[in-house]
Amino acid sequence: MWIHVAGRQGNGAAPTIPDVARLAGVSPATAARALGDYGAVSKAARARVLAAADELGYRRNDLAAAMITGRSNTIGLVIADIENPFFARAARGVSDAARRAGYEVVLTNTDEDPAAERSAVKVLLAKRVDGIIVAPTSHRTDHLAVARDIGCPVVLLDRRIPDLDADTVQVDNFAAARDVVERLLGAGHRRIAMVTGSSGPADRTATAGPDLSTGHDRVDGYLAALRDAGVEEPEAYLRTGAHTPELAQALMAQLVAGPTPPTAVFASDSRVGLGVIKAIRTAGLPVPERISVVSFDDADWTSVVSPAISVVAQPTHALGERAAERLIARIDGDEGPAELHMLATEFLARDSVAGPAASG
Amino acid sequence: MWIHVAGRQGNGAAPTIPDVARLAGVSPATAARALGDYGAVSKAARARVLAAADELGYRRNDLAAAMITGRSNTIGLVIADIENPFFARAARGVSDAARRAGYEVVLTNTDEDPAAERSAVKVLLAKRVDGIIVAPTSHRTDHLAVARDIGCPVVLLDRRIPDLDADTVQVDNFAAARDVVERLLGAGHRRIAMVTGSSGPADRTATAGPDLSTGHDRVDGYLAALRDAGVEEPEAYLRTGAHTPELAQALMAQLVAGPTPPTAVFASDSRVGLGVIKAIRTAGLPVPERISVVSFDDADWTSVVSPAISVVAQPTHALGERAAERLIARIDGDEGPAELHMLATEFLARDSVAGPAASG
DNA sequence: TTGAAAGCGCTAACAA
DNA sequence: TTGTTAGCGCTTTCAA
Repeated sequence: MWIHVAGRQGNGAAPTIPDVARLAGVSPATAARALGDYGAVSKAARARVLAAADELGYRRNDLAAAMITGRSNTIGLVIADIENPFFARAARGVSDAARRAGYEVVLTNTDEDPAAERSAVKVLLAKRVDGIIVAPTSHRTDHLAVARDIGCPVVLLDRRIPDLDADTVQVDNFAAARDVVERLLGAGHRRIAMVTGSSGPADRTATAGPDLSTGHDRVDGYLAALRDAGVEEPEAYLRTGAHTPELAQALMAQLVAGPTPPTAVFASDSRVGLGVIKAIRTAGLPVPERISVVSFDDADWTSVVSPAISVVAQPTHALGERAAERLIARIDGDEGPAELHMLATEFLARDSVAGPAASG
Repeated sequence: MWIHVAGRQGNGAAPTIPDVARLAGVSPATAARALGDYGAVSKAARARVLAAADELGYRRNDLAAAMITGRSNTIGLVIADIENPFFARAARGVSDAARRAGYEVVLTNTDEDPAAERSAVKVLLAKRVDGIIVAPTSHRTDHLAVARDIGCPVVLLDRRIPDLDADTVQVDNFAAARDVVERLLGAGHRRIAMVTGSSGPADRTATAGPDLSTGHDRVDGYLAALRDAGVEEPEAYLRTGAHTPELAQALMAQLVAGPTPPTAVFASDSRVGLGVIKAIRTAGLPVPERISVVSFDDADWTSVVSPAISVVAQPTHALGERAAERLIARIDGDEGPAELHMLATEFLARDSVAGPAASG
């Protein structure tokens, strides 16, 4: 529905290379070379072409160029939810690195819905993006394999997929989670809860529910630390399925209402942490005197609540940047084996961890 | 750099309409009609074409189609910062409404940099997006006027530009700010501070600095309420230029350290609010006993700090949706005069407002 | 309902 | 250094 308001040149159509060439008195090919900044053009010709283009208000049609070259200078970014601060910041990293390298970013939300993800990838492929970065929502990967097979590189962000041979950028979730629990154990805690949005080990054989590496690795790290410390029934205080802050709050409320409540709790991400804190507030438990709290992700609020919450900070912006850099390397022809990039996390000790209460 | 791994059809090229047509035993035109779902095709032909396409793994080239039709089914979204929760949620609204109508969204960050905004618009125009939604970063609008003049509709999000005749979607910032201050006045406050990232009335004639409607309207609403209440020197407690939470914190720290500190403070957005709260914490002032606090924007943290902060909530997702809907209406040919859509805000009364301290 | 043929605006051999 | 020519993959007249 281009309405083509009369431009400076008086006719109703957008000026094209032949138009510019005509005004500049050169052939379309020369004009194209000057405008596209390729091939060889004399200084004089270039100047006249540029002047003509300016006068006409010429605007190059990237679509036509992309059709020929097979390159759109665009990368697709498929993430679960731009409203999650983690993904927002990662998207920012992708965007910054992409811009730096001359690429644009097309963003798509999936809401953790595998069908939406498949559809998004299809659309991006049809748009001929040069590559795709995806935070996968399930282990079904045919659509990603297809993309890769037709020559559109794929990089995985934040989540691994064992069956897909693709570059992956994430943190060492297992080690980070184990480290958190070891710190809590070191402070004397034995009844350490974990609240997470992912499914637990028991659910992994079930057909339902996503089964993503990030959540699992964190749970596995938690359990490993407990087992290594000789804690009996390590899964006793594990609560899974906290897909929203509200669910996390409900699970945490049950936990603290039990006969032998936990003396420490580990939230698998900042949205879960929000629910956990609300439940603790509602129960009126002082932090860290009665319960210690650690959360994954250094969200805004963790440093303004009192006491400030100790967290595992991810290099979120850098994760996005790295993913974009890997993808661009692939686009530029890197044919090496798939790489797994594990970036370092940092434990930010604030005021929410102490020893268990004497009564604990 | 398409690597064209051998597909099912054995040769190295992506299948095209002629390929599908050949396998289906029809002409390219018929295949195109079946695949593109236009024109008239017999049921039998359509079935054979679809089967052939499926067998070949045909994937339509949207670029080629867009070049012909002049429609890319893509809209451009140009915002200041996707990491700002306000814009993240608004982007989500745009994205949801766009998807619903069959459009994709290309997202660009400007970091409040007018040059980045101009460049972003140029790129989007070259990509032949069907329309652009922008949260403008300055009052210079030639690039937006150009877009509109060549038939690419523009909708403004969150910020008005007086000189640009374009649909605008925002809240009534003036009324919302005035309402906040009236509530504080009603509670008995007279020394009401405002901390904002925007420039103040005195700076508006200066050449430096952005001059955006949203920030201004909030400041003007604040001042109007104070004047109407007969407060002398209404600008005495206004602090501008808080472009980051850190700057906001510093400004607030000065404010509370003064000889006659404010008994209430209004933060112009949630990032400013974060800094304000930190300064109040550092100064050891109890909220709301010694100082009442209200912030614009219902960010996560405002409900988990204690006391919970009263806020002006914007219908952020709806703002994005409305902007997308207006844009799509324009794309679909709506030629009516530019519309200004003001959505309603909601004051969420929580626990951070009380009367001024007896000592105040 | 179908097919043949003419482009969309641009790039890329190839020749001059 | 420049121009000529042939497409990229698709949509869209126009005839059949």
